[in-house]
Amino acid sequence: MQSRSPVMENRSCSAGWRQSRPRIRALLAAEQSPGHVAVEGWVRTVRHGKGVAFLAVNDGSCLASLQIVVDTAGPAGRALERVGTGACVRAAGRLIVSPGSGQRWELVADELVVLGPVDAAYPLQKKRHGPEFLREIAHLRPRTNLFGAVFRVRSKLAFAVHRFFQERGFLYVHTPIITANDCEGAGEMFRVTTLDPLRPPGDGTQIAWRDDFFGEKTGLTVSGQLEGELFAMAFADIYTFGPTFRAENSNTSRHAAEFWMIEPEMAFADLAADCALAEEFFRFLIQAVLAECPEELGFFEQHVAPGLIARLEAVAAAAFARMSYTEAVGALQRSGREFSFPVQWGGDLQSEHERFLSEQVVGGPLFVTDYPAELKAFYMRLNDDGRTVAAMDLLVPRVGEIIGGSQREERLEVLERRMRACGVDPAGLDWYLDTRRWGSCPHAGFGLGFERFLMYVTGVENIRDVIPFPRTPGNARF
RNA sequence: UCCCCAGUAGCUCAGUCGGUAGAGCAGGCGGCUGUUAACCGCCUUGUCCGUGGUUCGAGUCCGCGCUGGGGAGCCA
Repeated sequence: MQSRSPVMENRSCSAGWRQSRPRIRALLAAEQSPGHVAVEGWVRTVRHGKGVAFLAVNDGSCLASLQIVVDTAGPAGRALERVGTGACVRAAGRLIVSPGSGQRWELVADELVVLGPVDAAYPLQKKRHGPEFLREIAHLRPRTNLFGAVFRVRSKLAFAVHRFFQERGFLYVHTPIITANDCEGAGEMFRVTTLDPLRPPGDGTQIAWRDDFFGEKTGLTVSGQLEGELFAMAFADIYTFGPTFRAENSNTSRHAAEFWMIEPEMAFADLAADCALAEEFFRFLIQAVLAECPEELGFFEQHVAPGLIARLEAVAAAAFARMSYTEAVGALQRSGREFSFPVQWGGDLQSEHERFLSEQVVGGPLFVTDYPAELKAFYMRLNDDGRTVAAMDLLVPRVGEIIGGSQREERLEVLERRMRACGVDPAGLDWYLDTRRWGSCPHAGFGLGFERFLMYVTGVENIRDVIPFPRTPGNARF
């Protein structure tokens, strides 16, 4: 074995970023042996013998680990005593067809370097851990099978989101993270300020926000929709994909204070077109994950959600159901089912109602459209009946509401009337109203919660387990 | 924020009627083996979430608090 200088030791980082470091995913998929290779990764398990030891090394490129075979008496054997579960190692040797069963390829090491040792306190073991425990060590959980699979799927799907819209000519727009709109009714905002909380300017009873950094009260965005609409009325088809913040004190498995939302907006589109886009988008993403992440889905199928793959394939093949709010209320009333909350026209659909509709009545994704105007936000277009708006929610089994959208009210007078009815001061949104004043057009859009989609597609039941470092009430660690 | 449940070794969990704490895994040592969450033997490990109370005696019963989970509301 050749000796290496310290510079050579790190050559994969400094000169030619991957020349000496094939990913384990590529090695395991090799048709023919590439011969002598070096891999770097983290040890999942060690099986010691007298003459030979086996390391399972994972580099995050795929679910499977590469088996490293080490002759305990050979040159690589000296490092073995420092190798435990969790250690970071580099191993070099020949990639050969494994004589053992359980893997096609294995690496017979002639060199083994412990880059980062571990001690007995390393919390991850080769046995299964519960998700609650792993959440407490969110800095280490990406090294597990489950979270490795989740975050590879997350990455693939994030890219697929862009591919979907870019292929269809949508413009990607970065709407502001810091904003002064707090009147969208979407949720409580986090305050953004540089004022000293102990000595704020003002007369002692009111804070003088004009002395704050932006000269007015600002917060983190709860939605990029209003700005997205402005861009749709210039670029026709646009989308946003970015972080969104809600300061709601929500303690559930499907709410986070910081999450990623995708918000397309289309000019010259009505509610039917909006639903059609949502359905095509949803199906595109499911087909993408089926095609690109089969190993990960297999893992979720086996360890997280039996039946997942068949469910996804069915959803990818079938048309989504559509039902107006009025029809949904009728279906619930006819069901004869006892609900803890009564069903009546004009009332909000409760979680139990939504779940019953998507899980029992339809057995899959379901658009509910045309809700009573009093239940929805001011910007949703008033229908001709005068009492419903062109809104839609996409409900899916287990997760619930995953998309919320609407055709927007493009008529200036109607919009102003709706704003006043909803208690929103039109003066604060003069720039938004300007688009209705000059060159207004019919348009529609929706918001998809990216994490909720990940929950649906992975079967993971808690939103905290599909975000790298979740932010929820009382928790901003890491 | 509301309702319900839980908190015991590094992890997963058992602990009877209130009587002074255990198993598997992990870790250590030894053995064996081209192993596959290897296996076999031996060994180590405790603020029983915190706090106050009831009791001769509390992991166990009661109050309060903290943390986590499930559900509800809000919503994506």
